Amino acid sequence: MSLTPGLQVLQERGFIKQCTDLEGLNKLMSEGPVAFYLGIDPTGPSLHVGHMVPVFALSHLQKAGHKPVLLSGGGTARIGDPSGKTEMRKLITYEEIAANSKSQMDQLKNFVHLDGENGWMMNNADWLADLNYIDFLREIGSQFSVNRMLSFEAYKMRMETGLSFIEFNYQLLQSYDYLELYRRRGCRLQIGGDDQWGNIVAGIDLIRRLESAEAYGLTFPLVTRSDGKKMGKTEKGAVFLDPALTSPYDMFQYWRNVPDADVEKFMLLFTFLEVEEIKELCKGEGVALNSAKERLAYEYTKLVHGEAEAESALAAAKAAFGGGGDTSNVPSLEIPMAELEAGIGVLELFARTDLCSSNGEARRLVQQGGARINDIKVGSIDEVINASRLEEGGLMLKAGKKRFFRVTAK
RNA sequence: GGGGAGGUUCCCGAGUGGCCAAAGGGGGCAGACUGUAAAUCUGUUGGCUCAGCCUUCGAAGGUUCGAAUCCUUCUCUCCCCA
Repeated sequence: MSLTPGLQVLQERGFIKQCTDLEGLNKLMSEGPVAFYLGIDPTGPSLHVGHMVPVFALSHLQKAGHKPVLLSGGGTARIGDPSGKTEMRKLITYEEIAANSKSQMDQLKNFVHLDGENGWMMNNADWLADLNYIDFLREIGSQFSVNRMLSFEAYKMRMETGLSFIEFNYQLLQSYDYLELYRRRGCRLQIGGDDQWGNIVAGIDLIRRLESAEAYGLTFPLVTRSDGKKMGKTEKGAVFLDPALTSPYDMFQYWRNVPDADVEKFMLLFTFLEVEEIKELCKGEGVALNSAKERLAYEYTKLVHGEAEAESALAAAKAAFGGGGDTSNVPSLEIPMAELEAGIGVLELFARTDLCSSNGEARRLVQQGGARINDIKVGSIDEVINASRLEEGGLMLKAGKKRFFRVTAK
Protein backbone atom coordinates (compact mmCIF):
# COMPACT_ATOMS: atom_id res chain seq x y z
CA MET A 1 0.00 0.00 0.00
CA SER A 2 1.45 3.33 -0.94
CA LEU A 3 0.64 6.00 1.55
CA THR A 4 -0.84 9.36 0.81
CA PRO A 5 1.62 12.25 1.46
CA GLY A 6 0.38 13.20 4.92
CA LEU A 7 0.47 9.66 6.25
CA GLN A 8 3.70 8.99 4.44
CA VAL A 9 5.42 11.75 6.38
CA LEU A 10 4.07 10.52 9.69
CA GLN A 11 5.07 7.00 8.85
CA GLU A 12 8.67 7.71 7.95
CA ARG A 13 9.14 10.00 10.92
CA GLY A 14 8.00 7.37 13.36
CA PHE A 15 4.76 8.96 14.46
CA ILE A 16 2.37 6.15 13.82
CA LYS A 17 1.71 3.83 16.70
CA GLN A 18 -1.78 2.50 16.05
CA CYS A 19 -4.46 3.17 13.51
CA THR A 20 -7.97 1.82 13.56
CA ASP A 21 -7.86 1.21 9.81
CA LEU A 22 -4.81 2.56 8.07
CA GLU A 23 -5.91 1.37 4.67
CA GLY A 24 -9.33 2.96 4.97
CA LEU A 25 -7.89 6.18 6.30
CA ASN A 26 -5.33 6.28 3.52
CA LYS A 27 -8.05 5.90 0.94
CA LEU A 28 -10.08 8.67 2.52
CA MET A 29 -7.10 11.00 2.62
CA SER A 30 -6.21 10.30 -0.97
CA GLU A 31 -9.63 11.51 -2.01
CA GLY A 32 -9.20 15.01 -0.62
CA PRO A 33 -8.68 17.11 2.48
CA VAL A 34 -9.87 15.42 5.63
CA ALA A 35 -11.04 17.28 8.71
CA PHE A 36 -9.43 15.85 11.81
CA TYR A 37 -8.97 16.80 15.40
CA LEU A 38 -6.62 16.74 18.32
CA GLY A 39 -7.87 17.37 21.82
CA ILE A 40 -5.76 18.84 24.58
CA ASP A 41 -7.13 19.15 28.07
CA PRO A 42 -6.17 22.42 29.77
CA THR A 43 -5.08 20.83 33.02
CA GLY A 44 -2.07 23.10 33.38
CA PRO A 45 -1.10 26.64 32.44
CA SER A 46 1.45 25.64 29.85
CA LEU A 47 2.01 22.92 27.32
CA HIS A 48 5.17 20.90 27.69
CA VAL A 49 7.21 18.43 25.70
CA GLY A 50 4.74 15.68 26.47
CA HIS A 51 2.05 17.46 24.48
CA MET A 52 4.14 18.07 21.44
CA VAL A 53 4.21 14.81 19.50
CA PRO A 54 0.53 15.05 18.54
CA VAL A 55 0.97 18.76 17.83
CA PHE A 56 3.81 18.10 15.42
CA ALA A 57 1.73 15.37 13.82
CA LEU A 58 -1.18 17.76 13.46
CA SER A 59 1.09 20.23 11.76
CA HIS A 60 2.47 17.64 9.35
CA LEU A 61 -1.05 16.65 8.34
CA GLN A 62 -2.05 20.24 7.93
CA LYS A 63 0.92 20.82 5.66
CA ALA A 64 -0.31 17.91 3.59
CA GLY A 65 -3.56 19.75 3.04
CA HIS A 66 -5.82 18.33 5.71
CA LYS A 67 -7.94 20.48 7.99
CA PRO A 68 -7.19 20.37 11.70
CA VAL A 69 -9.45 21.23 14.56
CA LEU A 70 -7.53 21.94 17.69
CA LEU A 71 -9.90 21.21 20.49
CA SER A 72 -9.25 22.59 23.92
CA GLY A 73 -10.90 20.38 26.49
CA GLY A 74 -12.45 23.11 28.55
CA GLY A 75 -15.33 20.79 29.32
CA THR A 76 -13.50 17.49 29.70
CA ALA A 77 -10.88 19.06 31.97
CA ARG A 78 -13.68 19.57 34.47
CA ILE A 79 -13.89 15.80 34.75
CA GLY A 80 -10.32 14.60 34.44
CA ASP A 81 -9.09 11.80 32.20
CA PRO A 82 -8.20 8.67 34.14
CA SER A 83 -6.28 7.15 31.21
CA GLY A 84 -2.77 6.27 32.17
CA LYS A 85 -3.05 7.71 35.64
CA THR A 86 -2.73 5.68 38.76
CA GLU A 87 -4.58 8.15 40.88
CA MET A 88 -7.33 10.63 40.49
CA ARG A 89 -6.13 14.02 39.49
CA LYS A 90 -7.17 16.88 41.69
CA LEU A 91 -10.15 18.72 40.32
CA ILE A 92 -9.31 22.21 39.21
CA THR A 93 -11.56 25.22 39.20
CA TYR A 94 -13.45 26.42 36.16
CA GLU A 95 -11.54 29.69 36.26
CA GLU A 96 -8.21 27.91 36.13
CA ILE A 97 -9.38 25.77 33.27
CA ALA A 98 -10.47 28.77 31.24
CA ALA A 99 -7.18 30.54 31.87
CA ASN A 100 -5.16 27.42 31.04
CA SER A 101 -7.08 26.91 27.86
CA LYS A 102 -6.36 30.39 26.68
CA SER A 103 -2.65 30.29 27.44
CA GLN A 104 -2.19 26.83 25.92
CA MET A 105 -3.90 27.78 22.71
CA ASP A 106 -1.80 30.93 22.43
CA GLN A 107 1.32 28.80 22.62
CA LEU A 108 0.38 26.84 19.53
CA LYS A 109 0.17 29.81 17.21
CA ASN A 110 3.65 29.10 15.91
CA PHE A 111 2.75 25.59 14.95
CA VAL A 112 -0.66 25.77 13.37
CA HIS A 113 -2.64 28.31 11.44
CA LEU A 114 -6.18 28.10 12.57
CA ASP A 115 -7.82 30.81 10.57
CA GLY A 116 -11.28 29.35 10.37
CA GLU A 117 -10.66 28.19 6.85
CA ASN A 118 -7.68 25.87 6.95
CA GLY A 119 -8.16 24.97 10.54
CA TRP A 120 -10.22 25.75 13.57
CA MET A 121 -9.76 26.18 17.23
CA MET A 122 -12.63 25.01 19.35
CA ASN A 123 -13.48 24.36 22.95
CA ASN A 124 -15.62 21.47 24.06
CA ALA A 125 -16.96 23.50 26.95
CA ASP A 126 -19.21 24.99 24.28
CA TRP A 127 -21.23 21.82 24.09
CA LEU A 128 -20.34 19.98 27.27
CA ALA A 129 -20.77 22.67 29.90
CA ASP A 130 -24.52 22.93 29.64
CA LEU A 131 -25.42 19.37 28.79
CA ASN A 132 -28.67 18.13 30.14
CA TYR A 133 -27.91 15.03 32.16
CA ILE A 134 -31.05 13.10 31.33
CA ASP A 135 -30.90 13.89 27.63
CA PHE A 136 -27.26 12.96 27.53
CA LEU A 137 -27.88 9.63 29.22
CA ARG A 138 -30.69 8.84 26.84
CA GLU A 139 -28.87 9.73 23.66
CA ILE A 140 -25.27 8.89 24.47
CA GLY A 141 -25.21 6.88 27.65
CA SER A 142 -27.51 4.25 26.21
CA GLN A 143 -24.89 3.48 23.55
CA PHE A 144 -22.20 2.49 26.03
CA SER A 145 -21.69 -0.89 27.58
CA VAL A 146 -20.21 -0.85 31.04
CA ASN A 147 -18.95 -4.38 30.51
CA ARG A 148 -17.02 -3.28 27.50
CA MET A 149 -15.70 -0.13 29.12
CA LEU A 150 -14.38 -2.10 32.06
CA SER A 151 -12.40 -4.29 29.70
CA PHE A 152 -10.43 -1.31 28.40
CA GLU A 153 -6.78 -1.23 29.21
CA ALA A 154 -7.05 2.35 30.41
CA TYR A 155 -9.26 1.31 33.29
CA LYS A 156 -7.44 -1.88 34.23
CA MET A 157 -4.92 -0.10 36.36
CA ARG A 158 -7.64 1.89 38.04
CA MET A 159 -9.56 -1.24 38.91
CA GLU A 160 -6.80 -1.82 41.45
CA THR A 161 -6.54 1.62 42.95
CA GLY A 162 -10.07 2.87 42.49
CA LEU A 163 -11.93 4.80 39.87
CA SER A 164 -14.53 7.38 40.70
CA PHE A 165 -17.75 7.67 38.77
CA ILE A 166 -16.90 11.12 37.50
CA GLU A 167 -13.75 9.84 35.83
CA PHE A 168 -15.54 6.81 34.48
CA ASN A 169 -17.66 9.23 32.49
CA TYR A 170 -14.70 10.80 30.79
CA GLN A 171 -14.78 8.39 27.92
CA LEU A 172 -18.40 9.22 27.16
CA LEU A 173 -17.62 12.89 26.97
CA GLN A 174 -14.64 12.44 24.71
CA SER A 175 -16.68 10.18 22.49
CA TYR A 176 -19.37 12.81 22.41
CA ASP A 177 -16.74 15.37 21.38
CA TYR A 178 -15.86 13.29 18.39
CA LEU A 179 -19.51 12.96 17.49
CA GLU A 180 -20.01 16.72 17.79
CA LEU A 181 -17.00 17.45 15.65
CA TYR A 182 -18.19 14.96 13.09
CA ARG A 183 -21.53 16.73 13.00
CA ARG A 184 -20.18 20.28 13.10
CA ARG A 185 -17.04 20.01 11.02
CA GLY A 186 -17.21 16.65 9.37
CA CYS A 187 -14.24 15.36 11.32
CA ARG A 188 -13.40 11.85 10.26
CA LEU A 189 -10.15 11.39 12.13
CA GLN A 190 -9.03 11.87 15.69
CA ILE A 191 -5.37 11.84 16.56
CA GLY A 192 -3.73 11.65 19.96
CA GLY A 193 -1.21 9.97 22.20
CA ASP A 194 -1.45 6.21 22.48
CA ASP A 195 -3.01 6.52 25.92
CA GLN A 196 -6.03 7.95 24.13
CA TRP A 197 -6.63 4.80 22.12
CA GLY A 198 -9.56 3.60 24.19
CA ASN A 199 -11.26 6.96 24.19
CA ILE A 200 -10.80 7.39 20.46
CA VAL A 201 -12.11 3.97 19.62
CA ALA A 202 -15.16 4.60 21.78
CA GLY A 203 -15.86 7.78 19.84
CA ILE A 204 -15.61 5.95 16.55
CA ASP A 205 -18.11 3.39 17.78
CA LEU A 206 -20.48 6.13 18.82
CA ILE A 207 -20.33 7.77 15.41
CA ARG A 208 -20.92 4.47 13.71
CA ARG A 209 -23.96 3.76 15.88
CA LEU A 210 -25.60 7.14 15.68
CA GLU A 211 -24.52 8.36 12.28
CA SER A 212 -23.76 5.14 10.46
CA ALA A 213 -20.52 6.72 9.38
CA GLU A 214 -16.97 5.48 9.37
CA ALA A 215 -14.49 7.52 11.37
CA TYR A 216 -10.85 6.84 12.07
CA GLY A 217 -8.35 7.02 14.88
CA LEU A 218 -4.60 7.40 14.78
CA THR A 219 -2.32 7.36 17.79
CA PHE A 220 1.31 8.25 18.36
CA PRO A 221 3.85 6.58 20.57
CA LEU A 222 4.28 7.88 24.07
CA VAL A 223 7.86 8.96 23.75
CA THR A 224 10.38 7.58 26.16
CA ARG A 225 14.04 8.16 26.64
CA SER A 226 16.49 5.37 26.15
CA ASP A 227 17.93 5.92 29.61
CA GLY A 228 14.56 5.41 31.25
CA LYS A 229 14.29 8.95 32.52
CA LYS A 230 10.98 10.63 32.09
CA MET A 231 10.59 12.38 28.80
CA GLY A 232 10.66 16.13 29.07
CA LYS A 233 11.44 16.23 32.74
CA THR A 234 14.33 17.99 34.34
CA GLU A 235 15.27 18.28 37.96
CA LYS A 236 13.15 21.40 38.02
CA GLY A 237 10.13 19.74 36.46
CA ALA A 238 8.65 19.54 33.01
CA VAL A 239 10.12 21.40 30.07
CA PHE A 240 7.35 23.89 29.44
CA LEU A 241 6.72 26.06 26.43
CA ASP A 242 6.02 29.05 28.62
CA PRO A 243 9.31 30.95 28.96
CA ALA A 244 8.31 32.05 32.45
CA LEU A 245 8.29 28.41 33.54
CA THR A 246 11.19 27.10 31.45
CA SER A 247 13.64 29.62 30.09
CA PRO A 248 14.68 29.24 26.46
CA TYR A 249 18.17 28.51 27.75
CA ASP A 250 16.93 25.63 29.91
CA MET A 251 14.82 24.31 27.07
CA PHE A 252 17.85 24.40 24.81
CA GLN A 253 19.93 22.59 27.42
CA TYR A 254 17.31 19.90 27.83
CA TRP A 255 17.57 18.87 24.21
CA ARG A 256 21.29 19.43 24.13
CA ASN A 257 21.68 16.82 26.85
CA VAL A 258 19.53 14.12 25.38
CA PRO A 259 21.09 10.61 25.26
CA ASP A 260 22.96 9.70 22.06
CA ALA A 261 20.54 6.93 21.28
CA ASP A 262 17.58 9.29 21.09
CA VAL A 263 18.85 12.13 18.92
CA GLU A 264 17.59 10.89 15.62
CA LYS A 265 14.23 9.80 16.95
CA PHE A 266 13.69 13.15 18.62
CA MET A 267 14.74 15.11 15.58
CA LEU A 268 12.19 13.28 13.51
CA LEU A 269 9.46 13.87 16.04
CA PHE A 270 10.27 17.31 17.37
CA THR A 271 11.59 19.30 14.42
CA PHE A 272 10.49 19.94 10.87
CA LEU A 273 13.89 19.25 9.36
CA GLU A 274 13.80 17.05 6.28
CA VAL A 275 14.23 13.37 6.92
CA GLU A 276 17.24 13.23 4.61
CA GLU A 277 18.97 16.00 6.50
CA ILE A 278 18.29 14.35 9.83
CA LYS A 279 19.79 11.08 8.66
CA GLU A 280 22.83 12.97 7.49
CA LEU A 281 23.21 14.86 10.77
CA CYS A 282 22.83 11.74 12.87
CA LYS A 283 24.93 9.29 10.92
CA GLY A 284 27.99 10.09 12.95
CA GLU A 285 28.81 8.33 16.16
CA GLY A 286 30.25 9.39 19.45
CA VAL A 287 31.39 12.98 19.64
CA ALA A 288 30.04 13.72 16.19
CA LEU A 289 26.53 13.39 17.56
CA ASN A 290 27.12 16.41 19.70
CA SER A 291 26.57 18.74 16.79
CA ALA A 292 23.34 16.94 15.99
CA LYS A 293 22.16 17.49 19.55
CA GLU A 294 23.00 21.14 19.25
CA ARG A 295 20.96 21.35 16.10
CA LEU A 296 18.04 19.54 17.70
CA ALA A 297 18.12 21.97 20.60
CA TYR A 298 18.34 24.93 18.28
CA GLU A 299 15.50 23.84 16.03
CA TYR A 300 13.09 23.05 18.83
CA THR A 301 13.84 26.27 20.68
CA LYS A 302 13.40 28.20 17.46
CA LEU A 303 10.02 26.65 16.77
CA VAL A 304 8.78 27.49 20.23
CA HIS A 305 10.41 30.84 20.93
CA GLY A 306 11.54 32.10 17.56
CA GLU A 307 14.90 32.49 15.92
CA ALA A 308 16.23 35.30 18.09
CA GLU A 309 15.73 33.36 21.30
CA ALA A 310 17.19 30.23 19.77
CA GLU A 311 20.30 32.14 18.71
CA SER A 312 20.66 33.61 22.17
CA ALA A 313 20.31 30.24 23.84
CA LEU A 314 22.85 28.74 21.47
CA ALA A 315 25.29 31.59 22.04
CA ALA A 316 24.85 31.40 25.78
CA ALA A 317 25.44 27.66 25.80
CA LYS A 318 28.54 27.99 23.69
CA ALA A 319 29.88 30.76 25.86
CA ALA A 320 29.20 28.92 29.08
CA PHE A 321 30.65 25.62 27.98
CA GLY A 322 33.31 26.84 25.63
CA GLY A 323 34.53 29.70 27.75
CA GLY A 324 34.56 33.30 26.63
CA GLY A 325 32.11 34.66 24.15
CA ASP A 326 28.79 36.23 24.83
CA THR A 327 27.49 35.09 28.19
CA SER A 328 24.75 37.66 28.47
CA ASN A 329 21.99 35.13 27.83
CA VAL A 330 22.93 32.68 30.51
CA PRO A 331 20.36 32.90 33.30
CA SER A 332 21.46 35.71 35.54
CA LEU A 333 20.87 37.77 38.62
CA GLU A 334 21.87 41.33 39.37
CA ILE A 335 23.17 42.45 42.72
CA PRO A 336 24.08 45.96 43.85
CA MET A 337 27.73 46.86 43.36
CA ALA A 338 27.95 48.18 46.90
CA GLU A 339 27.05 44.79 48.26
CA LEU A 340 29.70 43.08 46.20
CA GLU A 341 32.30 45.63 47.16
CA ALA A 342 31.62 44.87 50.78
CA GLY A 343 32.09 41.19 50.04
CA ILE A 344 29.61 38.32 49.96
CA GLY A 345 30.20 34.84 51.36
CA VAL A 346 30.31 32.18 48.65
CA LEU A 347 27.56 30.19 50.28
CA GLU A 348 25.21 33.13 50.28
CA LEU A 349 26.15 33.98 46.74
CA PHE A 350 25.35 30.52 45.42
CA ALA A 351 22.22 30.22 47.50
CA ARG A 352 20.85 33.39 45.99
CA THR A 353 21.06 31.98 42.48
CA ASP A 354 19.00 29.18 40.99
CA LEU A 355 22.00 26.94 41.39
CA CYS A 356 21.36 26.15 45.05
CA SER A 357 18.11 26.32 46.94
CA SER A 358 19.65 26.75 50.36
CA ASN A 359 22.80 27.60 52.16
CA GLY A 360 23.22 23.97 53.09
CA GLU A 361 23.09 22.90 49.49
CA ALA A 362 25.71 25.51 48.63
CA ARG A 363 27.85 24.27 51.48
CA ARG A 364 27.69 20.73 50.17
CA LEU A 365 28.44 21.88 46.68
CA VAL A 366 31.58 23.69 47.79
CA GLN A 367 32.69 20.90 50.08
CA GLN A 368 32.32 18.37 47.28
CA GLY A 369 34.34 20.54 44.99
CA GLY A 370 31.57 21.32 42.54
CA ALA A 371 31.46 25.08 42.87
CA ARG A 372 33.38 27.33 40.56
CA ILE A 373 33.53 31.06 39.98
CA ASN A 374 34.93 32.26 36.67
CA ASP A 375 36.13 28.70 36.29
CA ILE A 376 38.20 28.81 39.45
CA LYS A 377 37.25 26.24 42.02
CA VAL A 378 35.87 27.59 45.27
CA GLY A 379 38.23 26.15 47.82
CA SER A 380 36.49 26.86 51.06
CA ILE A 381 33.04 27.57 52.43
CA ASP A 382 34.45 30.63 54.14
CA GLU A 383 35.58 32.29 50.97
CA VAL A 384 34.34 35.84 50.53
CA ILE A 385 33.73 37.17 47.07
CA ASN A 386 34.21 40.83 46.36
CA ALA A 387 34.38 43.17 43.42
CA SER A 388 37.94 42.20 42.56
CA ARG A 389 36.62 38.94 41.15
CA LEU A 390 34.46 40.65 38.57
CA GLU A 391 35.20 39.85 34.96
CA GLU A 392 33.47 41.88 32.33
CA GLY A 393 31.10 43.20 34.92
CA GLY A 394 30.00 39.84 36.19
CA LEU A 395 30.77 36.55 37.82
CA MET A 396 30.17 33.26 36.09
CA LEU A 397 29.09 30.77 38.70
CA LYS A 398 29.18 27.10 37.91
CA ALA A 399 27.70 24.22 39.85
CA GLY A 400 28.88 20.82 38.82
CA LYS A 401 29.69 20.29 35.20
CA LYS A 402 26.86 21.91 33.40
CA ARG A 403 24.84 24.30 35.43
CA PHE A 404 25.78 27.90 34.92
CA PHE A 405 24.55 31.13 36.37
CA ARG A 406 25.75 34.63 35.85
CA VAL A 407 25.80 37.26 38.55
CA THR A 408 26.19 40.84 37.47
CA ALA A 409 26.92 43.83 39.65
CA LYS A 410 25.52 47.27 39.19
C1' G B 1 -24.83 3.59 57.93
C1' G B 2 -21.57 -0.71 60.36
C1' G B 3 -16.61 -2.86 60.75
C1' G B 4 -11.33 -2.82 59.70
C1' A B 5 -6.52 -0.82 58.04
C1' G B 6 -3.77 3.31 57.43
C1' G B 7 -1.63 8.75 56.71
C1' U B 8 6.55 8.97 58.12
C1' U B 9 11.38 13.29 55.04
C1' C B 10 11.08 14.58 46.98
C1' C B 11 8.74 9.23 46.07
C1' C B 12 8.26 4.12 47.91
C1' G B 13 8.89 2.21 52.59
C1' A B 14 11.09 0.71 57.88
C1' G B 15 10.52 2.56 62.60
C1' U B 16 5.62 1.09 68.75
C1' G B 17 8.76 5.92 74.69
C1' G B 18 15.14 8.12 74.94
C1' C B 19 20.71 5.12 70.98
C1' C B 20 15.71 9.21 65.53
C1' A B 21 16.87 14.50 61.41
C1' A B 22 14.49 9.07 61.45
C1' A B 23 16.93 2.12 58.25
C1' G B 24 16.65 0.52 53.14
C1' G B 25 15.49 1.48 48.04
C1' G B 26 14.30 5.01 44.13
C1' G B 27 15.15 9.81 42.50
C1' G B 28 18.28 14.27 42.97
C1' C B 29 23.08 16.55 43.60
C1' A B 30 28.53 16.22 43.63
C1' G B 31 33.33 13.67 42.60
C1' A B 32 36.14 10.06 39.35
C1' C B 33 35.85 8.40 34.13
C1' U B 34 33.98 11.23 29.62
C1' G B 35 31.80 14.05 24.70
C1' U B 36 27.26 19.25 28.03
C1' A B 37 25.89 11.22 26.03
C1' A B 38 25.27 6.38 28.29
C1' A B 39 27.13 2.78 31.73
C1' U B 40 30.04 2.18 36.21
C1' C B 41 32.20 3.32 41.01
C1' U B 42 32.36 6.76 45.38
C1' G B 43 30.32 10.49 48.36
C1' U B 44 26.07 13.22 49.60
C1' U B 45 20.76 14.25 50.21
C1' G B 46 15.54 19.09 56.27
C1' G B 47 17.06 24.33 57.75
C1' C B 48 20.51 27.56 60.20
C1' U B 49 24.90 32.09 62.56
C1' C B 50 26.69 23.98 61.48
C1' A B 51 31.37 19.87 67.04
C1' G B 52 25.72 23.58 68.54
C1' C B 53 20.78 25.06 67.66
C1' C B 54 15.89 25.08 65.18
C1' U B 55 11.81 22.79 62.48
C1' U B 56 9.79 17.93 60.55
C1' C B 57 6.74 11.89 60.99
C1' G B 58 -1.95 14.09 58.56
C1' A B 59 -4.03 18.47 62.31
C1' A B 60 -4.92 20.22 67.24
C1' G B 61 -4.59 19.20 72.25
C1' G B 62 -2.86 15.91 76.42
C1' U B 63 0.35 12.27 79.37
C1' U B 64 5.79 12.12 80.35
C1' C B 65 12.06 14.40 82.64
C1' G B 66 11.62 12.83 77.37
C1' A B 67 6.79 11.32 71.91
C1' A B 68 7.09 9.64 64.88
C1' U B 69 6.04 6.10 68.81
C1' C B 70 1.05 6.40 74.46
C1' C B 71 -4.12 9.02 75.19
C1' U B 72 -8.24 12.39 73.26
C1' U B 73 -10.64 14.94 69.42
C1' C B 74 -10.61 16.23 64.39
C1' U B 75 -9.35 15.25 59.30
C1' C B 76 -8.13 12.50 54.87
C1' U B 77 -7.30 7.75 52.23
C1' C B 78 -8.07 2.61 51.36
C1' C B 79 -10.61 -2.20 52.22
C1' C B 80 -14.88 -5.29 53.74
C1' C B 81 -20.20 -5.37 54.77
C1' A B 82 -25.04 -2.70 53.76
